Amino acid sequence: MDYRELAEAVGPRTGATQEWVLRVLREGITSGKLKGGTQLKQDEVSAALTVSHIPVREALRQLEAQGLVTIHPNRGSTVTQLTRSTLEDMMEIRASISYYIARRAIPLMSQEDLTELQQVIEEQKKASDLFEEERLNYKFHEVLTRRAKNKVADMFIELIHWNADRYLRNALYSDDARRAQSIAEHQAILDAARAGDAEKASSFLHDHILEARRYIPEDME
Amino acid sequence: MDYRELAEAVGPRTGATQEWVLRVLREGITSGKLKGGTQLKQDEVSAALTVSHIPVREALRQLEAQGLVTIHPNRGSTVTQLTRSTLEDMMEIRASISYYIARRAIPLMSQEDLTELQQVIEEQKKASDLFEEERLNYKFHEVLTRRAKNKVADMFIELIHWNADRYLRNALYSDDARRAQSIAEHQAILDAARAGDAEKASSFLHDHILEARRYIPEDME
DNA sequence: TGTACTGTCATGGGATACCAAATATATTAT
DNA sequence: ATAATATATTTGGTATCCCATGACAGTACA
Repeated sequence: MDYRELAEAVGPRTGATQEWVLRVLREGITSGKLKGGTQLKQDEVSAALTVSHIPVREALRQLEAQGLVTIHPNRGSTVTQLTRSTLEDMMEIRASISYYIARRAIPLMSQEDLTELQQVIEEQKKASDLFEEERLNYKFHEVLTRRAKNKVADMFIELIHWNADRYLRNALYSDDARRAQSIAEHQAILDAARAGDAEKASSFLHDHILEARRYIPEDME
Repeated sequence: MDYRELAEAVGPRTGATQEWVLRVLREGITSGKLKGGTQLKQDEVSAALTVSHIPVREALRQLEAQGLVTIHPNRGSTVTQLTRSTLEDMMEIRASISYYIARRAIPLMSQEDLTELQQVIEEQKKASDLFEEERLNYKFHEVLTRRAKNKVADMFIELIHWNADRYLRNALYSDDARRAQSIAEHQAILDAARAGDAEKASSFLHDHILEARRYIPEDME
């Protein structure tokens, strides 16, 4: 793998070196360019990025704490390979957290929030690119739960986003029927929120997220 | 702070140095011996533990990823000082996750599980030490959600345990009335589980966890 | 034929020494 | 008194060396 290519996508090295290495590797992993199981040799990475092995090790340790990298003691690091079971676990937790956060946020939503949600849906109908769709999907959930102002929830959702979505992108957004269904579900959630039925909207959101479990790639361990 | 004292409590240095340093610092933080806001100077730690600054830095980065340490770029690390608001956020997420996990686990519980839960409650009635009570409380929740077999949930719950409980220990377990109430709530949860009402038991558990919000120390920022 | 031992090699893990950058504090000049 | 400047402290990073570990290949031996 050409780490320099990844580095360019992330941008110039600014601030702490370790932070930069972290961003480069995380970008590589979450984008899918570094696939699960890929060996991440310290010397290779440090040579390609022209840094010493120290900040590389620190970045790897942090990525391990975030689940993105698995460190086998004395045998090096690999990009974490999720199992189907773990992926299912993640979707259930994501659904649970999102439900509760939406349950709190929706009663606090303004008219502008609702309008913004509708705009996101309209953009989704026109989206063409895989990553653009994912971004809009994430945006929808962000607006929906914004008013809850729960930083811990945001962190957990972000963690799951980093870990899980690289496995789901293709399955979720490449099939037109699935795309249409997903947008329809978003619309149903928004309609319920508009009607002031926070319980119904949150419940829809919960089920909507759990739907993803049915689209986990077949060829997973 | 005497880091050597902490090190002895953790045990001898086995395996990777970095891993050992991590355990020492985490033990110090979660136990409350290293209080929020305490400066963790790299040289001090490495000198006290007779290791170089390399594994110390790695341990600090991991602790940062877990929320226990806050790194101020170029200005060092401190033990994370939670705000009241963040602590409340954590309890809500803990309640949400526990609810869903219990909802799944309870229908799968065996007779032995239920007996074990009752035993934990009986032990709680006799517990005298602060840490013993906390351990039993954690044990109760562990048995209750064990059958759900959701590793991601376990990790998140453990993360919150590490971050939040050092602030709650005194408030939750030092007051006798509060203790009795907590045990009674555990009994109510178990009774509902025994009666086969997973929904009721999970709902009780949810509210039981949220109760902790009322016992957050007054003197928090 | 198969098993156990041995040596080599790639890689990770860690120590040491040194330097650069950033921040806080003290000092000096006006 | 205040702005500018020096100084000390600490972190962040590099280079280099060395040891430990696990994988693997080959070899001896039963």
